[in-house]
Amino acid sequence: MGAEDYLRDYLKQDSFFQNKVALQPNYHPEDINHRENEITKITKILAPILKGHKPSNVFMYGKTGTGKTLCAKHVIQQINTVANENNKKIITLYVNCKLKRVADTEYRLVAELARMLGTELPITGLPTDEVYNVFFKIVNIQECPILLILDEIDQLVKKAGDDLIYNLTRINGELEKSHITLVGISNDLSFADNLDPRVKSSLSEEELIFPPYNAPQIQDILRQRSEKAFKKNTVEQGVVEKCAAYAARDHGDARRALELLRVAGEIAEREGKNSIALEQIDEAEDKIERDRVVELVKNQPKQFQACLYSIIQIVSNSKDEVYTGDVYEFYKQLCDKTDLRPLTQRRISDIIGEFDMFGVVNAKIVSKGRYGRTREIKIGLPQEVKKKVLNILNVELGL
DNA sequence: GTCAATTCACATGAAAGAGACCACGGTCTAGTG
DNA sequence: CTAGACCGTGGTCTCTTTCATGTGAATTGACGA
Repeated sequence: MGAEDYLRDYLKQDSFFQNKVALQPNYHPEDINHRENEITKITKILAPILKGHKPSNVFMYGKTGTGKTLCAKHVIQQINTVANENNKKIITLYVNCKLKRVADTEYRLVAELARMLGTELPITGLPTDEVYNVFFKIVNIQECPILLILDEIDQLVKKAGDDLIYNLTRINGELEKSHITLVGISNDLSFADNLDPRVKSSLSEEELIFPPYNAPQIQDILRQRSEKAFKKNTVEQGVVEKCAAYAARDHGDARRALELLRVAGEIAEREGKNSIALEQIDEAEDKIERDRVVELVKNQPKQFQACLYSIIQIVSNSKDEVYTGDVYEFYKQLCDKTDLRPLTQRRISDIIGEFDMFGVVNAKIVSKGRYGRTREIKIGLPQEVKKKVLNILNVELGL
């Protein structure tokens, strides 16, 4: 079939989607399934803010895709609505601390907050306490309660240390006409354990745990969304169930389930099918994984790519176990060939660790007794993806 | 044979350096009236 | 006289290096049965 024909057919075929947004992660449905308890709790905790009192700080835990952000945003929205109705001034600030180059350091976070309140601040160059001062001043001018939601706060604290939270809570002591309430959201359940006790007690005056969704719950959510997203009769029997089962299998991640459904829809549409069938879900799962890895690898710096290339080559060449030392040797030779300045083994060790985190590689620490202690490295990718990655690396490294 | 000490090959941590980016204030220069 | 170009200083941020310390079990070697 020629390209032209394809385009003609494509135009004739009507889309499955009537409102694709409903499947996107930032979509905000009016009613949120299976989180009624959490929402009422948060609402009750934060309600005093409407009367101008300072509510307790809240800390919310839960794995990815358990609806933390959604609930938080939902409650803020309601508070804002009620506040507007009654002519109360409340400022709500939502920041995602994971966003690179926006709010992933102390300086950036505070600067970003100040910016949200309407100051201009340089990206860098000022001393951090200067930025605090600016923020402090502008908060003082507002003369109203401020609700500060820090999403993925664990990322921030891991990088910037916990005195940042301490500083933020401390501000309250010096404010007269306004106060700041912190709402922390974390994916990491053990996050609070390594916190300074002082910080911990002030941050988590109230704690809320978001349990993972189970399969039936995810099904409900998927149904609710897919009714909005797809036209009638485009989703075959069992599709929703299967998506839900996949997502429930690894820690009840609703976001993943929605993505799976969306991508399955896109694939079915592209293939010119009449409806979304079970097999598209498998294809979607592969595609998501493949895209994720390919994107990741492409965006890595040269050194990381060289390291990954070394790992893949050496793992493919030798069938038995591969250790950090072997990778480093290969890597050094590779650097020689490609005119890359070789990094120290210390650094490579960290890089391997990062690839492990990304799930591209499985690096398990093993002790071989007298023969030392090292990482046993395997590749955590399906054959087909591995080949693709290798191709990319060949191009990127100019081999 | 048993048991603690040794030893290997890194892992893991902490600190500090290099180099990119940026703001700010001061100095110099050239253009203007 | 003044706007703009051009420093030097001091700050952040990321990626690395350097130095130091930690670690778990195979191996070793002393010891006693």
